[in-house]
Amino acid sequence: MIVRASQLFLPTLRAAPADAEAASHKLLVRGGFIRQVGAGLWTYLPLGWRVHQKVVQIIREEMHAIGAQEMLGPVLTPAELWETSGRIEIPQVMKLQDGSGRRFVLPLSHEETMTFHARELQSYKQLPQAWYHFSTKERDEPRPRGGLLRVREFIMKDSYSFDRDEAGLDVSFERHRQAYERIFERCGLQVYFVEAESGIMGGKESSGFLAPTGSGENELMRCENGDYFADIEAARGVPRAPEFPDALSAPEEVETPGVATIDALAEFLGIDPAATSKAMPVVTGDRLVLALVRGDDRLSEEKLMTVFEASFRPATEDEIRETFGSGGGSIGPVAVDVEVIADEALREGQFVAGANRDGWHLRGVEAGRDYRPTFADIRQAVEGDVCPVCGGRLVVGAAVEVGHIFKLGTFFTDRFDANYLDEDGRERPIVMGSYGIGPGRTMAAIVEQHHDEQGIIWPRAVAPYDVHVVALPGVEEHANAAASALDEAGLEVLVDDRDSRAGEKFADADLIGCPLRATVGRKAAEDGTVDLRERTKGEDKAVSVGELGSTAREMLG
RNA sequence: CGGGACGUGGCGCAGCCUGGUUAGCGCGCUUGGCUGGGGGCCAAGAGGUCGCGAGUUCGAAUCUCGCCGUCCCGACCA
Repeated sequence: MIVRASQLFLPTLRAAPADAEAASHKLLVRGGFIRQVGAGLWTYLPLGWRVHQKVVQIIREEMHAIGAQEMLGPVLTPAELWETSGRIEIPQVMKLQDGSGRRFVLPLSHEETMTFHARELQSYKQLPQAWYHFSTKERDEPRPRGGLLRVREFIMKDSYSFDRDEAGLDVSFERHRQAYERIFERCGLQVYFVEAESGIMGGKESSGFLAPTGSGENELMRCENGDYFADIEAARGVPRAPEFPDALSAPEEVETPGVATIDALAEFLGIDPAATSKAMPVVTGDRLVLALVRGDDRLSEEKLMTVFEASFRPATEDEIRETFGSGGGSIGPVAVDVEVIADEALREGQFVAGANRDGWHLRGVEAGRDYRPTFADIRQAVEGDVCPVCGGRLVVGAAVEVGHIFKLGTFFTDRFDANYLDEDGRERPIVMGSYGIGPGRTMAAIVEQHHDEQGIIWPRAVAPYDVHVVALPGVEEHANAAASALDEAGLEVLVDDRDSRAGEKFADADLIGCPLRATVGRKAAEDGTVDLRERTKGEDKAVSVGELGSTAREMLG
């Protein structure tokens, strides 16, 4: 296949958009791959769509390889489906009405639609099933950013598995995990499979594929020794040990006038902030719960939501006073009738805590002896924590979530009455998993990982073309001959036959980032050779037109 | 949703504070010429309801109010 740049809509730009931050945003716009239509709304131009479709095809092949069946659901769905699942309450859901007032939802994923169809699965003999589609998703993102990294509309490959039980789900889940690993591998994308926090929806297990990048929405926590990876929201870092003062046989009140913050408290008492505790009263449902973390830690809202399997809000000043008898800066877990969830870091040792008396604290407070908490990991991990696997140091870096897979269990099938009959004629709920991957985001992540100062360096599997032929003026016939030779060797060829200067063409070729460049110039007319160069290398290799096809194929590997 | 900024030919910007002829500049584009292996040069052109709507004024890109849009920080995030 040969495509001529003179006839292509390929608007390259010399300068990146002023507001672009991320490398992928700048380069994809400059290279003429994508253009913005509105906030978080993008058009894929011809080159960008080619790349997108290559990623799509890789995904399709790997889905096929695990026996998943491709289909296609609608982008307009009745609001009733979303009322059944309850997800209509999610703020990001896009809602609209038709001319006669019927209410619809533009799906952010298709669990409802697919579960709706799963009601036609009636017997254990029909299970397991795995269905998938590529379809447009809409999300009312409060703040799109970073080009394709975070958008309001995008194409997602989402698949759904339907099994008779948890054991079957485990198998489907593992198949998808492996398929995803192969997909990213084929795309040349480095990813880590990490635990993610499932949050409000209370899925049993939720895992993400994070691609480490220069900029991204997520934070990847990893051990310097390379044996632990996690999304920071779910990371189980071990905090450093505090320097405790001498232990006390019972808590002792100490007057702390005007001390409202942990730093002020630690300084006033002359102790390590890590030897204090921080009390955060929250309300979930109709319960008031005291969440307790170490003074130098931050509460992880996601982890706490997972503990509650529900969202929560901070308690109001009135609720605090009613329960604790003192203001927000002086409350603690001792001698008060309240449910306490304490972070694991508070299990051992004695800490300073609020005395539930304005202007006073308690020192020597010990969990188990002075109050009876439920322990849970509810602290936000931070860089410098100790690796839970090997004891090494944990570091944090930006990452893009390119895939997310869930064990949903019967969350949706219960609500939709999607049941089947087992061998004994008993009705059971279908057990479900869902698996999402964003080709556009994957494409952006590839650019984040594969570029230099000049432009993109596409891995061959996703490159818009295999070879970029730079045709210099006056040698049109030679350029055509070279392009034909490459085409006949089965390669995809982009010929820059525009009437531009050499420098401009080279700069565009570097920017666009095809893996091979063939320069056809004066030498072609003189001795019949073309200069081949890999995008990753700075050297030309003179090749005769006769050997062009085979040499190019070799260099592409 | 809270805070901040911006909106002027296709792109990037100046002009606005201190209202006043035909609203400028760079890139790109068109035509002609010189060039021709890393964004070259000369000349002549085309292209703008100054985001939208009200208002103030003899007069508004410029001042006031409202709306819309976009971006940044935060909150949020199946």
